[in-house]
Amino acid sequence: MPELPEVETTLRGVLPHLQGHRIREVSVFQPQLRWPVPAEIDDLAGQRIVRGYRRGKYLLFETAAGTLLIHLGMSGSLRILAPSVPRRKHDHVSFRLEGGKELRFHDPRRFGTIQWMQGDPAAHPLLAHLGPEPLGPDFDGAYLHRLSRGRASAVKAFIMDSRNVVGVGNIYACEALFLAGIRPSRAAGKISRARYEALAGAIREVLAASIEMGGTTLRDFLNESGEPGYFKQTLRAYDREGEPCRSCGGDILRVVQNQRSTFFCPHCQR
DNA sequence: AAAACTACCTGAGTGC
DNA sequence: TGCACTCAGGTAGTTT
Repeated sequence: MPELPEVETTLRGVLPHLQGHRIREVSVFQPQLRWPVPAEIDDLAGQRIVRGYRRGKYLLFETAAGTLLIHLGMSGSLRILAPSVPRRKHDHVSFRLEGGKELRFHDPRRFGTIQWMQGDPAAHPLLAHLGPEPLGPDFDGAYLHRLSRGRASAVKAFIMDSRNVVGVGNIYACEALFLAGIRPSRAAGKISRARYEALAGAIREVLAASIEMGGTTLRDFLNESGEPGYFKQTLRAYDREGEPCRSCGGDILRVVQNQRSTFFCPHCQR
Protein backbone atom coordinates (compact mmCIF):
# COMPACT_ATOMS: atom_id res chain seq x y z
CA MET A 1 0.00 0.00 0.00
CA PRO A 2 1.64 3.19 -1.13
CA GLU A 3 2.23 5.64 1.65
CA LEU A 4 4.42 8.68 1.21
CA PRO A 5 7.72 6.76 1.18
CA GLU A 6 6.47 4.40 -1.50
CA VAL A 7 5.26 7.34 -3.56
CA GLU A 8 8.64 9.02 -3.18
CA THR A 9 10.38 5.77 -4.14
CA THR A 10 8.14 5.49 -7.17
CA LEU A 11 8.96 9.05 -8.21
CA ARG A 12 12.69 8.43 -7.94
CA GLY A 13 12.31 5.27 -9.95
CA VAL A 14 10.36 6.68 -12.86
CA LEU A 15 11.68 10.24 -13.04
CA PRO A 16 14.94 9.44 -14.88
CA HIS A 17 12.84 7.86 -17.62
CA LEU A 18 10.44 10.80 -17.84
CA GLN A 19 12.15 14.11 -17.14
CA GLY A 20 13.20 15.74 -20.38
CA HIS A 21 11.54 12.99 -22.40
CA ARG A 22 8.51 13.08 -24.63
CA ILE A 23 5.32 11.07 -24.22
CA ARG A 24 4.47 9.58 -27.60
CA GLU A 25 1.09 8.05 -26.93
CA VAL A 26 -1.40 7.55 -24.12
CA SER A 27 -3.51 4.39 -23.97
CA VAL A 28 -6.37 4.12 -21.51
CA PHE A 29 -7.65 0.58 -21.10
CA GLN A 30 -9.80 1.21 -18.04
CA PRO A 31 -10.87 4.81 -17.48
CA GLN A 32 -12.94 4.06 -14.38
CA LEU A 33 -10.55 4.85 -11.59
CA ARG A 34 -11.55 6.84 -8.54
CA TRP A 35 -12.70 9.44 -11.01
CA PRO A 36 -12.83 8.84 -14.76
CA VAL A 37 -9.58 9.42 -16.59
CA PRO A 38 -10.44 12.49 -18.70
CA ALA A 39 -10.45 12.11 -22.49
CA GLU A 40 -8.24 15.21 -22.62
CA ILE A 41 -5.38 13.07 -21.29
CA ASP A 42 -4.67 12.55 -24.99
CA ASP A 43 -3.31 16.10 -25.02
CA LEU A 44 -0.31 14.70 -23.17
CA ALA A 45 0.77 12.85 -26.31
CA GLY A 46 3.65 14.67 -27.99
CA GLN A 47 4.48 16.68 -24.88
CA ARG A 48 7.84 16.72 -23.12
CA ILE A 49 7.94 16.21 -19.36
CA VAL A 50 9.63 19.33 -18.05
CA ARG A 51 9.75 18.26 -14.43
CA GLY A 52 8.22 15.79 -12.04
CA TYR A 53 7.69 16.05 -8.30
CA ARG A 54 5.62 14.87 -5.37
CA ARG A 55 3.04 16.80 -3.33
CA GLY A 56 1.83 14.66 -0.45
CA LYS A 57 1.02 11.36 -2.12
CA TYR A 58 0.26 13.01 -5.45
CA LEU A 59 2.74 12.74 -8.30
CA LEU A 60 2.90 15.65 -10.73
CA PHE A 61 4.52 15.72 -14.15
CA GLU A 62 4.54 19.10 -15.86
CA THR A 63 4.59 19.78 -19.59
CA ALA A 64 4.15 22.93 -21.64
CA ALA A 65 0.52 21.95 -22.36
CA GLY A 66 -0.58 20.91 -18.91
CA THR A 67 0.22 18.74 -15.91
CA LEU A 68 -0.29 15.03 -15.42
CA LEU A 69 -1.47 14.24 -11.88
CA ILE A 70 -1.27 10.69 -10.54
CA HIS A 71 -2.33 9.27 -7.18
CA LEU A 72 -1.64 5.60 -6.47
CA GLY A 73 -4.53 5.20 -4.06
CA MET A 74 -4.36 1.98 -2.08
CA SER A 75 -2.97 -0.44 -4.57
CA GLY A 76 -1.56 1.54 -7.47
CA SER A 77 1.93 1.23 -8.91
CA LEU A 78 3.93 2.65 -11.78
CA ARG A 79 6.51 0.70 -13.71
CA ILE A 80 8.80 1.34 -16.63
CA LEU A 81 8.57 -1.58 -19.02
CA ALA A 82 9.42 -2.68 -22.51
CA PRO A 83 6.30 -2.62 -24.69
CA SER A 84 6.82 -6.32 -25.34
CA VAL A 85 5.92 -7.12 -21.73
CA PRO A 86 2.31 -8.31 -21.90
CA ARG A 87 -0.31 -6.18 -20.29
CA ARG A 88 -1.30 -7.63 -16.94
CA LYS A 89 -4.73 -7.67 -15.44
CA HIS A 90 -5.32 -4.24 -13.83
CA ASP A 91 -2.86 -2.43 -16.11
CA HIS A 92 -5.21 0.47 -16.75
CA VAL A 93 -3.19 3.18 -18.45
CA SER A 94 -0.02 3.09 -20.53
CA PHE A 95 2.20 5.99 -21.57
CA ARG A 96 4.51 5.19 -24.47
CA LEU A 97 7.78 7.08 -24.15
CA GLU A 98 10.20 8.31 -26.74
CA GLY A 99 12.96 5.77 -26.81
CA GLY A 100 10.51 2.88 -26.85
CA LYS A 101 9.71 2.11 -23.23
CA GLU A 102 6.37 2.45 -21.52
CA LEU A 103 5.19 3.84 -18.23
CA ARG A 104 2.35 1.65 -16.99
CA PHE A 105 -0.20 2.38 -14.29
CA HIS A 106 -1.40 -0.74 -12.50
CA ASP A 107 -4.10 -0.60 -9.82
CA PRO A 108 -6.23 -3.59 -8.78
CA ARG A 109 -8.52 -1.65 -6.46
CA ARG A 110 -8.80 1.40 -8.67
CA PHE A 111 -8.67 3.87 -5.79
CA GLY A 112 -5.99 5.67 -7.75
CA THR A 113 -6.37 8.83 -9.81
CA ILE A 114 -5.05 10.05 -13.13
CA GLN A 115 -5.94 13.61 -14.08
CA TRP A 116 -4.82 16.14 -16.65
CA MET A 117 -4.92 19.79 -15.71
CA GLN A 118 -4.04 23.25 -16.90
CA GLY A 119 -2.73 26.11 -14.87
CA ASP A 120 -1.07 26.19 -11.49
CA PRO A 121 -1.05 22.69 -10.00
CA ALA A 122 -1.09 24.07 -6.47
CA ALA A 123 -4.48 25.59 -7.21
CA HIS A 124 -6.01 22.28 -8.32
CA PRO A 125 -8.95 21.27 -6.09
CA LEU A 126 -7.18 18.07 -5.06
CA LEU A 127 -4.08 19.96 -3.93
CA ALA A 128 -5.32 23.35 -2.81
CA HIS A 129 -6.23 22.35 0.73
CA LEU A 130 -3.28 20.12 1.53
CA GLY A 131 -1.25 20.83 4.65
CA PRO A 132 2.53 21.13 4.75
CA GLU A 133 4.97 18.44 3.73
CA PRO A 134 6.14 16.52 6.81
CA LEU A 135 9.72 16.57 5.54
CA GLY A 136 9.57 20.23 4.58
CA PRO A 137 10.45 23.41 6.46
CA ASP A 138 6.90 24.34 7.48
CA PHE A 139 6.30 21.26 9.60
CA ASP A 140 7.43 21.04 13.19
CA GLY A 141 6.19 20.65 16.73
CA ALA A 142 5.27 24.29 17.09
CA TYR A 143 3.06 24.04 14.01
CA LEU A 144 1.24 20.94 15.28
CA HIS A 145 0.85 22.45 18.72
CA ARG A 146 -0.61 25.70 17.44
CA LEU A 147 -2.93 24.01 14.96
CA SER A 148 -4.27 21.50 17.46
CA ARG A 149 -5.41 23.94 20.14
CA GLY A 150 -9.09 23.47 20.83
CA ARG A 151 -9.31 20.26 18.82
CA ALA A 152 -11.13 17.42 20.52
CA SER A 153 -10.35 14.72 17.99
CA ALA A 154 -7.87 11.97 18.71
CA VAL A 155 -4.29 12.88 17.89
CA LYS A 156 -4.05 9.95 15.50
CA ALA A 157 -6.93 11.25 13.36
CA PHE A 158 -5.43 14.73 13.64
CA ILE A 159 -2.10 13.76 12.09
CA MET A 160 -3.79 11.59 9.45
CA ASP A 161 -5.87 14.52 8.18
CA SER A 162 -4.14 15.77 5.02
CA ARG A 163 -5.32 19.32 5.72
CA ASN A 164 -3.09 19.29 8.79
CA VAL A 165 -0.09 17.48 7.33
CA VAL A 166 0.16 15.34 4.21
CA GLY A 167 1.48 11.85 3.79
CA VAL A 168 0.81 10.30 7.20
CA GLY A 169 -1.21 7.15 6.58
CA ASN A 170 -2.39 4.57 9.07
CA ILE A 171 0.87 2.66 9.29
CA TYR A 172 3.14 5.64 9.84
CA ALA A 173 0.66 7.30 12.19
CA CYS A 174 0.83 4.23 14.43
CA GLU A 175 4.60 4.05 14.17
CA ALA A 176 5.19 7.73 14.85
CA LEU A 177 2.89 7.76 17.87
CA PHE A 178 4.72 4.76 19.24
CA LEU A 179 8.10 6.45 18.78
CA ALA A 180 6.81 9.60 20.45
CA GLY A 181 5.23 7.66 23.32
CA ILE A 182 1.82 9.22 22.76
CA ARG A 183 -1.42 7.29 23.10
CA PRO A 184 -3.30 7.49 19.77
CA SER A 185 -6.64 8.21 21.44
CA ARG A 186 -5.40 11.27 23.31
CA ALA A 187 -7.23 14.50 22.42
CA ALA A 188 -5.09 16.49 19.99
CA GLY A 189 -5.82 19.75 21.77
CA LYS A 190 -4.50 18.53 25.12
CA ILE A 191 -1.01 17.53 24.11
CA SER A 192 1.90 19.71 25.16
CA ARG A 193 4.21 21.58 22.87
CA ALA A 194 7.14 19.42 24.01
CA ARG A 195 5.29 16.24 23.09
CA TYR A 196 4.39 17.65 19.69
CA GLU A 197 8.07 18.35 19.13
CA ALA A 198 8.69 14.66 19.76
CA LEU A 199 5.81 13.66 17.50
CA ALA A 200 6.89 15.86 14.62
CA GLY A 201 10.38 14.44 14.93
CA ALA A 202 9.02 10.91 14.99
CA ILE A 203 6.92 11.50 11.88
CA ARG A 204 9.94 12.79 10.00
CA GLU A 205 12.05 9.96 11.31
CA VAL A 206 9.78 7.10 10.28
CA LEU A 207 9.09 8.61 6.87
CA ALA A 208 12.74 9.36 6.17
CA ALA A 209 13.85 5.91 7.34
CA SER A 210 11.29 4.26 5.11
CA ILE A 211 12.32 6.34 2.12
CA GLU A 212 15.89 5.24 2.78
CA MET A 213 14.78 1.63 2.72
CA GLY A 214 12.70 2.15 -0.38
CA GLY A 215 15.81 3.61 -1.88
CA THR A 216 17.60 0.34 -1.48
CA THR A 217 15.04 -1.28 -3.76
CA LEU A 218 15.52 1.29 -6.50
CA ARG A 219 18.01 -0.93 -8.27
CA ASP A 220 15.29 -3.49 -8.80
CA PHE A 221 12.69 -0.94 -9.56
CA LEU A 222 12.20 -1.81 -13.19
CA ASN A 223 11.51 -5.41 -12.36
CA GLU A 224 9.56 -5.21 -9.16
CA SER A 225 6.62 -3.16 -8.04
CA GLY A 226 8.73 -1.06 -5.70
CA GLU A 227 7.18 -2.32 -2.51
CA PRO A 228 9.98 -2.61 -0.01
CA GLY A 229 10.09 -6.05 1.53
CA TYR A 230 12.13 -5.03 4.54
CA PHE A 231 9.47 -2.74 5.62
CA LYS A 232 7.53 -5.10 7.82
CA GLN A 233 10.36 -6.26 10.00
CA THR A 234 11.03 -2.73 11.16
CA LEU A 235 7.49 -2.04 12.36
CA ARG A 236 7.21 -1.38 16.07
CA ALA A 237 3.44 -1.22 16.48
CA TYR A 238 1.48 -1.60 13.26
CA ASP A 239 -0.01 -5.07 12.67
CA ARG A 240 1.64 -6.40 15.84
CA GLU A 241 -1.45 -7.09 17.96
CA GLY A 242 -0.57 -9.48 20.79
CA GLU A 243 3.13 -9.36 19.97
CA PRO A 244 5.65 -8.05 22.50
CA CYS A 245 6.43 -4.35 22.57
CA ARG A 246 10.00 -3.94 21.40
CA SER A 247 10.56 -1.51 24.24
CA CYS A 248 8.85 -2.96 27.34
CA GLY A 249 7.91 -6.48 26.27
CA GLY A 250 4.22 -6.02 27.02
CA ASP A 251 1.47 -6.86 24.55
CA ILE A 252 0.75 -4.51 21.66
CA LEU A 253 -2.97 -3.77 21.60
CA ARG A 254 -5.30 -3.18 18.67
CA VAL A 255 -8.29 -0.85 18.86
CA VAL A 256 -10.50 0.67 16.18
CA GLN A 257 -10.56 4.45 15.75
CA ASN A 258 -12.60 6.10 13.00
CA GLN A 259 -13.08 2.72 11.31
CA ARG A 260 -9.33 2.12 11.20
CA SER A 261 -7.12 -0.23 13.15
CA THR A 262 -4.83 1.40 15.65
CA PHE A 263 -1.93 -0.49 17.23
CA PHE A 264 -0.18 0.79 20.34
CA CYS A 265 1.61 -0.17 23.55
CA PRO A 266 -0.52 0.79 26.57
CA HIS A 267 2.54 0.88 28.79
CA CYS A 268 4.87 2.98 26.63
CA GLN A 269 2.24 5.26 25.09
CA ARG A 270 0.36 7.52 27.48
C1' DA B 1 -16.56 24.54 12.50
C1' DA B 2 -15.18 20.26 13.52
C1' DA B 3 -15.71 15.44 13.81
C1' DA B 4 -17.40 11.20 12.20
C1' DC B 5 -19.05 8.44 8.69
C1' DT B 6 -19.61 6.63 3.72
C1' DA B 7 -18.29 5.12 -0.65
C1' DC B 8 -15.24 3.53 -3.95
C1' DC B 9 -12.66 -1.59 -5.12
C1' DT B 10 -10.39 -6.21 -5.26
C1' DG B 11 -7.40 -9.69 -3.24
C1' DA B 12 -6.16 -12.10 0.80
C1' DG B 13 -7.55 -14.52 4.51
C1' DT B 14 -10.94 -17.17 7.37
C1' DG B 15 -14.51 -20.45 8.50
C1' DC B 16 -17.80 -23.72 7.15
C1' DT C 1 -12.44 -27.46 -3.29
C1' DG C 2 -15.48 -23.97 -3.13
C1' DC C 3 -18.37 -20.65 -1.40
C1' DA C 4 -19.66 -16.73 1.59
C1' DC C 5 -17.97 -13.58 4.28
C1' DT C 6 -14.81 -9.95 6.42
C1' DC C 7 -11.14 -6.94 6.27
C1' DA C 8 -7.62 -3.72 4.58
C1' DG C 9 -6.80 1.20 3.37
C1' DG C 10 -6.59 6.91 1.01
C1' DT C 11 -9.38 10.42 0.89
C1' DA C 12 -13.22 13.36 -1.20
C1' DG C 13 -17.65 14.05 -0.22
C1' DT C 14 -21.61 13.76 2.96
C1' DT C 15 -23.78 13.75 7.32
C1' DT C 16 -24.01 14.64 12.14
